[in-house]
Amino acid sequence: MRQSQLFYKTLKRAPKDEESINSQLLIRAGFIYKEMAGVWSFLPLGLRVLRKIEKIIREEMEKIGAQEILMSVLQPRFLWEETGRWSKEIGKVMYKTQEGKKETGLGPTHEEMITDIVRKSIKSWQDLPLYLYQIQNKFRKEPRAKSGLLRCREFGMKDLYSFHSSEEDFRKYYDTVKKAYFRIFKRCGLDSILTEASGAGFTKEITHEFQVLADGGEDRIIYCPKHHFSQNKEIAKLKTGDKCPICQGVLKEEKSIEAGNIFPLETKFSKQMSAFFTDRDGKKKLIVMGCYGLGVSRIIGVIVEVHHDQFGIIWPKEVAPFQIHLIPIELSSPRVGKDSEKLYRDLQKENLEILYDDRKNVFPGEKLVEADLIGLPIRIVISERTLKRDCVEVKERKKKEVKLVKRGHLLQFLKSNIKLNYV
RNA sequence: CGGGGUGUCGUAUAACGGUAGUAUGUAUGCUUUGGGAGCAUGCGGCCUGGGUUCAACUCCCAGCACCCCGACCA
Repeated sequence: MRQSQLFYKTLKRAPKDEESINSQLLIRAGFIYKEMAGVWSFLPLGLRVLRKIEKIIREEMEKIGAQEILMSVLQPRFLWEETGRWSKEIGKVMYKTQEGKKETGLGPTHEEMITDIVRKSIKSWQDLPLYLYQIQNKFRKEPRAKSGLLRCREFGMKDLYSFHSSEEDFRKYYDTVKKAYFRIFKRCGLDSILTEASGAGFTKEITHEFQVLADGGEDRIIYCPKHHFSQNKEIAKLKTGDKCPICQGVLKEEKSIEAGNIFPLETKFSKQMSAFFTDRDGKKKLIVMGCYGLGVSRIIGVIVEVHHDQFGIIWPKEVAPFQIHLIPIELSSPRVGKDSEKLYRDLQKENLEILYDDRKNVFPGEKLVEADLIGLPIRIVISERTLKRDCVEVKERKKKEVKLVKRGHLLQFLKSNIKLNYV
């Protein structure tokens, strides 16, 4: 992508009302645009990140046998009356609308809808297990939207629902999803801590949250530094200084952000909504369910909260909008212009994603400062100075040192030293 | 939803009961190319409504918006 064509605009200063790190940097770097409190539009750079995260999620969902569907955002009141949630619990935060006598709401979650779909097609134990997920914007009337992408009224979510013929089968899959979630967060550059939390109206048992340590977070967890143990402070019986029940390590309390959560729904919804199957013993039984949420747009905010410095964002390579920022300096020099164009084409042939700062009449300082703000993993500078030595300069955003690399060795260098993901 | 705060060019800010200034941005020209470059000229603004007043961007009231704290958060 030629930067001269990219729709983006950086700001030297963040709007004064933005206090969270993620919103400040994402706005300043031109990734997102604020429509209103808790509602954001994604600009080209931001959307690329969103799509990268969705891609990771789809790959990991596929690995655990989940099939993608897309349910409607508009949901009818009568389904929500079956569970009594139309005006209780999460129904309270639903955006509702009315046409004549017909009432509908924008989906804040989809347990009712998925259970309705599944109960009509699942008849036999042979139809189970079944794993369905979707990636979709959810709507919730948050009493207090805040912290950039961390708490929104409209936000991207991946919600997975699993259906089983037995508790054991469900538990097995619950663990499978846990592992998949760890992989997803890791690929997003996040170290997540499996944390016990309250049943939140779904179950009397504990549920599990995937918490990421961050000062900008609104949750607090009591956790073992080796991650053997972690509890949301809401339910924690242990406290800072106590010993980890597993490894005896000293527990700590820290702020964190909930990036995902998984719930054993058991038969709560299948009971309320009459979702049965016929088991091999010929008896009609309730379907055992689990649901598993992941805040797709929130993850972007979390990544920025965790990966940044005073100059800007530091994208983990797998979610970066582009992998390489190619920056010619002294572009008015015919030699730099010609050689950088060629390098741009050569790198593209390698299926690398390049943001090529082909802007003329832009000073080096401005290009470099913007590059740090946008935060692509690899910066390659080509200039008269480097060309004199038949080199380009390679710098990783997360590192300080700058390496001069012979042009002929560049591809090899990128492959062996940086291990870029080819697209 | 309770409490607090803030609304001035796109962004960040200043001042003032009587002509609204600066920086940045942006446009044009010249000069310039390794950490948001220089000079010149131009563009661009007082959240909305009511009240007080000869006169309101300024004071008062209401509304709206945004931010912060709390409550809430499958």
